[in-house]
Amino acid sequence: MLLSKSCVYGLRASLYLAARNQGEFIPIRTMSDKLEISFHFLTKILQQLTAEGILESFKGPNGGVRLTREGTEIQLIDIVLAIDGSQLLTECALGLPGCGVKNPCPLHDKWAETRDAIHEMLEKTTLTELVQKGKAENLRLTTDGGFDILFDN
Amino acid sequence: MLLSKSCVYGLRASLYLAARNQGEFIPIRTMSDKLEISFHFLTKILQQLTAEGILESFKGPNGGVRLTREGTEIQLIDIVLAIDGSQLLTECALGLPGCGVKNPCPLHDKWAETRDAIHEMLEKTTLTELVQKGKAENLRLTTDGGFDILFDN
DNA sequence: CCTATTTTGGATAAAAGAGTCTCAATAACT
DNA sequence: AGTTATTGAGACTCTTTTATCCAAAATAGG
Repeated sequence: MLLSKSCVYGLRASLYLAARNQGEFIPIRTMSDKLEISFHFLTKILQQLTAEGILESFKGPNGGVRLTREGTEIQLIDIVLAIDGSQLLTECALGLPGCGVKNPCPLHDKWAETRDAIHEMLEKTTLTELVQKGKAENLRLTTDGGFDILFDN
Repeated sequence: MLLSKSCVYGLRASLYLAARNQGEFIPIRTMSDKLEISFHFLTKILQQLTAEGILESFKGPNGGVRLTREGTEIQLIDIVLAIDGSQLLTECALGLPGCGVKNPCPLHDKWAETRDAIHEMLEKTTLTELVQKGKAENLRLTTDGGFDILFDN
């Protein structure tokens, strides 16, 4: 798997937040219901994003979480790095420690190229971009929930 | 992680075999020593590759394993599919089941592109290609073992 | 001040991946 | 035939990831 499950959940939740970004705090319970993710598990993941400064939270009634920046200012890579770390973008395809231009494995060059493609994709894609696309074409954010049904209430 | 540890070990072992491909059977113990991989664990992995027809094995003294085809005829993708399956090349980046052209997630298009790049890299790279490169430049197949020191005995 | 709502943080449990161990089966050599 | 070298197969353990649960802290509203 490219991204851990935690990371995927973090991305989906971030897209959710970006999609209804009115500066309001959204309860995690609402998100976990809508996105069909275990509440407790999602809570843990969002705590990481909060710790990394991607989200901010507010306790108590009317509390919840929200993005600290505009969705246009948040790239997928920010969330991936916050949850999965930089392994994916630095690791050797053959698992050799310290593989790099200086002391490469035979696959290094080819893998570095591919890895850069992944990096670039994650770095150039913003939450807002995906939200706009998702809303325009009513794409899915859950097994059977399109953007339209996720935010009505 | 892109590839599982099993898969990485399988790739390293396959490269080892391709590098000394004289049609001889190589004992797994030799490979596990040279490649610094747990013997029992490597055994399991190579059993998978044998079951998938990528290797053939021979029991008893002078036994071991060898590639069933020439290294020029074995692509990295063959080994990845045999060990990790096709998940990497089919799965949705947001983990949604059945994500595809028909019922996509907002990230589908971009991810499909990147995924194809990975696929292509794995599909176009043969064992022999990497072995030649590895031998020519004495690259690493283990933490500190170059191609030159791995095959002398 | 009290209660309800919500995040925080830690403990625990279940599932998957990684790694180890043992014994059986096969084959070569003496 | 017996001994040794090797793969095959299954059980088992350890670690990491995924998931669940519970009590504590914060906050709004009555």
